[in-house]
Amino acid sequence: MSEKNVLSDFKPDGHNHEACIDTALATASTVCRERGLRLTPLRQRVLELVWQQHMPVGAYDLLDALRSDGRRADPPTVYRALEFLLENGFVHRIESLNAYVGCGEPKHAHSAQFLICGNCNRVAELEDPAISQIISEKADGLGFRISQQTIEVTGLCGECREHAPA
Amino acid sequence: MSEKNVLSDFKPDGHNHEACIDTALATASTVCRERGLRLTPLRQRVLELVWQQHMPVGAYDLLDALRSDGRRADPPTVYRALEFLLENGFVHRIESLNAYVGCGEPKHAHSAQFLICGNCNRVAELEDPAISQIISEKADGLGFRISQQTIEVTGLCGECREHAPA
DNA sequence: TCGCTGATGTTATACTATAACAACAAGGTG
DNA sequence: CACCTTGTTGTTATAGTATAACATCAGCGA
Ligand SMILES: [Zn+2]
Ligand SMILES: [Zn+2]
Ligand SMILES: [Zn+2]
Ligand SMILES: [Zn+2]
Repeated sequence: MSEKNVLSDFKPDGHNHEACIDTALATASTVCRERGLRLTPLRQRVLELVWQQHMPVGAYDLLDALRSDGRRADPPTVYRALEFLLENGFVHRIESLNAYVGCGEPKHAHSAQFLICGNCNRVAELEDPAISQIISEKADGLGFRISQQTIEVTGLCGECREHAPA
Repeated sequence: MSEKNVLSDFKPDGHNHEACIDTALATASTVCRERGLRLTPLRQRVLELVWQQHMPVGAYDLLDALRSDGRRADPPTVYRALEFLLENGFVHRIESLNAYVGCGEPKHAHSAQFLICGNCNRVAELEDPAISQIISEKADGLGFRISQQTIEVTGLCGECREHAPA
């Protein structure tokens, strides 16, 4: 099965995660330059912190991390950075967890679907037109005009299925 | 188009909403009797309050309403009632709003999809197997075992589209 | 240099949810 | 009836998430 619709699959332990972070930061830098956005040191650092792992991270965890940097930080500091990163597609918010995760494809706006492992907390991001379209069709049938889709699926990733069979 | 998959469509102003509330309470009563659950006065009242309108209501709004009843109430009062109602399928939680809405079909467990009007705040509840299934298929293709789907679509309902064209 | 704009600093507060233990009510058992 | 068990509710305190409002600062162009 083609994985063209998977923006970010579940990443195995031991993959080259430094490369994930570097790519995310480089892409953000490029996109900001192209769009005339200011990727300030604070915003870049928050983005880097969000990308520390392939799992959603809470705003107050980010706050603690900023403070560990030695930086003075309070809630608006992190929420404003997140607002910028969300608006410009560098991170997504996971509504069901009140948490934030790096976007695997920030170069174009998209409607994503998330698979969230309840055991290891890792997240996969899909951008599957078939899912979006069938929802759009059903909404159209009711006269509803969609502006945003929130699709978050909880369960067990393949790796956790094997190690924690039910 | 058949509406078999619509558990609760957008309700027009002026419909017989007393009947909606009465039906919801009667159904809850029946289901609780069948299952040996205790629909206490508090739980019944919270369910009735959730059903006051066809839109999601926040826990603290319910709390205020309980206090307006003259009842002494604190957060655990309403959260415990909501926990009971959620566990037994009488209400759903809308993650993207931190709010709760009455379920249109509590007699059997189901995975619902919600359409939420950003203008009038009314909600429609779907139970569309085609949506659930395509998500399940995609998840299967990645080795993911689903335990729960959160599908919340924001936009404009038909009525609001007409009155607030964009 | 001045003044504008956007970003960040800072303080305070609002909103959402749960932990922990006490009191109470209903139903079964002796 | 006295007693116990279980589940529900009362009560106090606190945890967790997010934003309002105003001050300050840095960069940039007039
Ligand atoms: Zn990685
Ligand atoms: Zn996992
Ligand atoms: Zn109604
Ligand atoms: Zn509407």
